[in-house]
Amino acid sequence: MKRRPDDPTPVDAAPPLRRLRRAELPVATISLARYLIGKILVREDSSGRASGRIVETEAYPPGDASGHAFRGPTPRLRSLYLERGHAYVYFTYGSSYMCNVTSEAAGVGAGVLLRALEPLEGIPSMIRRRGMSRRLDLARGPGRLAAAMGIDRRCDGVDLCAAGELWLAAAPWPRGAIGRSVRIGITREVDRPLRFYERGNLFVSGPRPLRT
DNA sequence: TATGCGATATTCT
DNA sequence: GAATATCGCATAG
Repeated sequence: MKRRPDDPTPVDAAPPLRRLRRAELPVATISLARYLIGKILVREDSSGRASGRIVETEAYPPGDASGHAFRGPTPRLRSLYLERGHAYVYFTYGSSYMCNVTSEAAGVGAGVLLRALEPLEGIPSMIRRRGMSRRLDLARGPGRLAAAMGIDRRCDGVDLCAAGELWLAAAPWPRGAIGRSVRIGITREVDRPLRFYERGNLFVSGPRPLRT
């Protein structure tokens, strides 16, 4: 299957999905953030399957002052310290869940924030969960992504490389060029270019200059 | 299109 | 009591 990054039309037939094995995931946080662009996030629950293509990520590597684990482990951060390929989900701003993919070795608190998806399957259920139907905005931004996929604290700690309610799949078609920028919405280490996205993809969040 | 602001829950100081 | 890896609405241009 071939597809342009700026094509907003729905994909007719769901592409076959192959689950990613942990061994395929880069260990290093920044490598993983780049690697995940173009891969698929799959959600399966009682309402069926929803999936989306990852088009934007941010790396929060070990020692980064804006990373949650910077001040050491706390109970809430437990899953952030899991072996790579697990979900770290937390709630913030009184309104939004954030979904991260853990990175590095077990015992190291680091991860990759999933910031935006290009919706593929289960779009009606995403619309239902989001309470709006503009396809471009369904999963554009980390809080929206979690809402569209029905991700909440119950997903915290889930193994994304195993069959279950939430998992990762290989890219169904070649991705476009990857862009790189500073991260969005942080107050420390603001100059590190640790945000990655598919260039020109209309489902990427952030101001225009950060999408080209 | 761009910017500003309030809402709201949880965690850590 | 402060801060927060945000969102959606309001208002202005």
